[in-house]
Amino acid sequence: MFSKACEYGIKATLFIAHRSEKNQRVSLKSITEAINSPEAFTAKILQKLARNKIVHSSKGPGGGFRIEKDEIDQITLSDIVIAIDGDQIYTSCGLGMEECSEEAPCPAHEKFKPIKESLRITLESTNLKELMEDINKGLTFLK
Amino acid sequence: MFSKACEYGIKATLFIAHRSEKNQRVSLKSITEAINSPEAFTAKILQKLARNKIVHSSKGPGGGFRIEKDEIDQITLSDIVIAIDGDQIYTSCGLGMEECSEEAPCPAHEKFKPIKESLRITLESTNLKELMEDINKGLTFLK
DNA sequence: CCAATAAAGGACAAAATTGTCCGAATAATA
DNA sequence: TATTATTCGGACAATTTTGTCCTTTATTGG
Repeated sequence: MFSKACEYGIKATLFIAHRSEKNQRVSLKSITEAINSPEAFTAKILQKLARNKIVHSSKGPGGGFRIEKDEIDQITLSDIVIAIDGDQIYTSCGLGMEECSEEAPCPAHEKFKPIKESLRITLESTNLKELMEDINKGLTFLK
Repeated sequence: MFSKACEYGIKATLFIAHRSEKNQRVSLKSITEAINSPEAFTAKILQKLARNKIVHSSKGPGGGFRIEKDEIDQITLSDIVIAIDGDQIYTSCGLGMEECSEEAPCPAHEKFKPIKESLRITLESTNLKELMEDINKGLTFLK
């Protein structure tokens, strides 16, 4: 469904949010340990998220990543996916046709439409806070 | 959503079904022209579909691909996707976690579940025949 | 049997994605 | 100011996916 980059990005963001709520910055290393991801690759993804202002980074000793506390319930899965993979997940044709549109649809267009729509709604309506709560309760896991 | 291989596979199968209904075999070349796909790559995909008995192939002059007429309404999008990409689209974790399960789910597990389920239902309940009908009516397009 | 036609399939090539390495930039602190 | 910790970012490498080429195999018809 998503690229590896996106998967790591979502998990990393969740972990950062989790710690940010306790006013802690997190280092790249602690992120990759928490989510079990390759370090340098994860660094690239975090750079992208930082450029998109989803996470905030600071260099130097004691530095690392964090998310503004009051943004944790504002950031959605959709924000992360779009920052990393772009919006093709919403816009691209299910059968890969360049010119697929309502006027000249691919054979599966109407079949895929409700699925893509419910995916969009789910991603846009799911924020970091609610996902974090289940992590805090030990109901869900990052690795 | 799907791999390129899968996208070509679905379109190729639809085109073959379309012609098979008129009792015509179709050559690789005519398929790639109809669906606008790379010839040799499409050949590999058709080989896979043939090994999975979704299409039937014959060599030599007048040869080509066809689908049994009475199977056109039995073959589903799910059959094609599974033949080409396997069943990971149903089974794999949305966040790429190896050990994601009901007992130890990833943070997005419950969010993705209904989407994956509706995708499964859609793919399993959509057969070639109904998709072909819209192609025949000029309502949908293969390229 | 021979020639022509078409798919099968192995080997290779290109492109995209994923992943690594390492020096530069930046910030804290002693 | 020197040292250390940390992200940034460029260059590269490995892997996977996509795509190509060419020989072999099978089938048909003359």
